Amino acid sequence: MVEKDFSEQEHQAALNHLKESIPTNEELESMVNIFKAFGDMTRVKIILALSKTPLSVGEIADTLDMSQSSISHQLSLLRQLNLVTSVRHGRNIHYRLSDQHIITIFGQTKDHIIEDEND
Amino acid sequence: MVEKDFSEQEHQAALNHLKESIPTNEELESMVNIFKAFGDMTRVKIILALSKTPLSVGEIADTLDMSQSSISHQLSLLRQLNLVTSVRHGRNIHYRLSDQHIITIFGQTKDHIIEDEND
DNA sequence: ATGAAATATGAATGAATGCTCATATATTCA
DNA sequence: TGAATATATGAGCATTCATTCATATTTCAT
Repeated sequence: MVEKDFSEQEHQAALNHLKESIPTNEELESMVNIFKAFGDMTRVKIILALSKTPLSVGEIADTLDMSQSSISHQLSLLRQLNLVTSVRHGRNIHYRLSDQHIITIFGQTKDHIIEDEND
Repeated sequence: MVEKDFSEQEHQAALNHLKESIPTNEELESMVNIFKAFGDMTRVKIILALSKTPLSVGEIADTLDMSQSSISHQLSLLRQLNLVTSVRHGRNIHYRLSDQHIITIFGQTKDHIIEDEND
């Protein structure tokens, strides 16, 4: 094929710089890790619960009908990723979302799904 | 504890309706599945590549220095989730992002990370 | 100090997942 | 039709991951 239409030329141009335009693993790692965190039903539910009000580990476990240990493990992961923060209040530890971006991302994703279902 | 300050009252109120406010597994499943898809380095790179221009399987494999088979498997998954669409062009199959929401979500997530690093 | 309550943590286990290899399917071209 | 190219797919394997169980740590109340 010798002749190329306009969009084909654009494609070639994009293709030439494509390899360099892809960020490195290091650059992408934090993003991927956050998405990994969101890619689990339990963690999504924890985040949704925390979007309503700060909660102790036990309150989350009760709300989700799951074991204290399991919730604690997941919270530890979410804390490592700076998705939640914790403050001790007496014997309890209050967890809260560390920033509202998280809920925005969830909302955006919901939008994608809804738009998709309308096709 | 008999007396509660205002925020404590709010907490109790939120706690009462919390269990019912958490969506069911079925309602959350598509969101979780999309995040699972985003939670893998290879798939994120595929999506970022496709955000520049539609690409064939081979072009993606070359760009990411990965096997044809691996990329094809991942594209199959992304297609099942309606994140990409494919059109055959001769012997090639052109993949493209199915909707621009995806990139918005990536951007929002990047924002979260950047905000986070500034603390 | 001691016991009880809340949370954290390490090891073990079963399930999910990503890649590879071999092979199948589809399309073009001679 | 038959060879070559592009893509898809199934099985196998190694790794990752979520939960559980047992136990450690921290704090409060007596």
